[in-house]
Amino acid sequence: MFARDQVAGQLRRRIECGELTAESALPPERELAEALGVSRMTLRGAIEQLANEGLLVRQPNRRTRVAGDKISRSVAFMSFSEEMQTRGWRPHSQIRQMTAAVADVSVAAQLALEVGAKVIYLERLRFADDEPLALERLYLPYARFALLLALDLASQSLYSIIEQELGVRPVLAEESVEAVLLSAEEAGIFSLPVGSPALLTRRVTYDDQGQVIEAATSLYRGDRYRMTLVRRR
Amino acid sequence: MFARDQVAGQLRRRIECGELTAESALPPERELAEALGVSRMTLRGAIEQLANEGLLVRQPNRRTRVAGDKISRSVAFMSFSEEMQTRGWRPHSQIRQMTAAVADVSVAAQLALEVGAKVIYLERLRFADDEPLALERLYLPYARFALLLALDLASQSLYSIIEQELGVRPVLAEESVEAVLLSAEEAGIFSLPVGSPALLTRRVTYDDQGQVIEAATSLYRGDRYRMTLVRRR
DNA sequence: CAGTGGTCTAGACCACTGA
DNA sequence: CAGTGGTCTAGACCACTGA
Repeated sequence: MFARDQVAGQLRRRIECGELTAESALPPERELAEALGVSRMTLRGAIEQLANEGLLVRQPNRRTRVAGDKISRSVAFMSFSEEMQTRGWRPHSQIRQMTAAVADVSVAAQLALEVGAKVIYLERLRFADDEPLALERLYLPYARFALLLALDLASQSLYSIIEQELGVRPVLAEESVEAVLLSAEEAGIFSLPVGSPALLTRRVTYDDQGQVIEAATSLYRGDRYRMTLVRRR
Repeated sequence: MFARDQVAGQLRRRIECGELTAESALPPERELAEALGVSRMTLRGAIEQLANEGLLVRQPNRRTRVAGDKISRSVAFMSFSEEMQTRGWRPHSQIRQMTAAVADVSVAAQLALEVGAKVIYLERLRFADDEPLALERLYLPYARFALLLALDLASQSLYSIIEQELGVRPVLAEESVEAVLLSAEEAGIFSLPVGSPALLTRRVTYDDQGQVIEAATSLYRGDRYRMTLVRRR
């Protein structure tokens, strides 16, 4: 465990339990670093983490403050199940594959694991009102989520399962979106012509501790799906 | 100007001009820092910037490598010009059309105007380093933005113009993203094969008063552009 | 084993704010 | 003016990879 994460965790707890209240200022960095027994640079790393999470607000030449209650919902992030339900569609899933596997270089990098570490591989075809809408492939760290292999994921939301069973809550996702064409195999799965347009999203999801939960790609058919966002600045 | 940004800029240029080619490894951090005349920590700050931009790929105990060729992009909501500049690409525009026009049902609804109200129609081909990357079509209310018709939009950012000239600041955008195929005409504009994949975004942008600034669609070529987001909840 | 990126330290100077 | 966060330095040790 790194000092930076320990310090961030400590500050996070003191904010959540109300010891550091909303809008209150943190002590000066030099004082706080000494009190916590770390260098100022390390403390600043922890503060940056919490600022990125939206818990702290920094201003040059001013003390860093605890953020207000305003939820800065830059881009709301939902599970497939939640998204379909808000759109008024019935979601369900067909599990195409679910196995223990071994992380290659790319998966390991995304999950912050070592190459060769055990992972869970899950491939699901996701339906909206009985029409296949997306092909999802995801990897999770085996050590933390092994229990999923024994559960029924066809009807339940993955996120609600890991929250209920493990108390793990996804709070942040880094996502990229690009346009691609369906390969022959993918086209067959959707019963669409080869070369149909599709949205490919790649996502890495984190819990409130900054731990990676999953690395996932989702391939959405282009003729039925449109992603929507609200962006602020 | 900070040393970190200067170093990041230098590396960015060396990547762009091909001196550091795709998939090639950077020199060891200790060597590179000395060659650039900065401390290793400062160099690492620059490397982190470029990694966040998607230009570099880091792996523990391995040399940092130059990423593949897709332009990947950052968080919140930026103008095309801003986005390209943070990526280290020179943005410019070719104005294909700019006229006063009349709002049809769809445009009127998006701009919160009446059908038949006067609007400005602007069609721009947007370049990153002299390569056409996106075809943008946008509508603005004529009453508020008539002065744009007299200005040079080829080299300046639309957002910076309306902020400087009118004090209007875009702060929120509702956006949708879908995957489409290029039509014959569009493919010709990008010099790509007909049927190439593309990202089509539709955007309505608001100022801090909640007034609509623009309704826009942008067609990004799928082979060179990837949208990235950070989502929270 | 030497090489590598990841982390951390204990300082330093800077620009800016506000009394 | 003292206080503050932002940046930077020149080291250090660590865990890990691969020869």
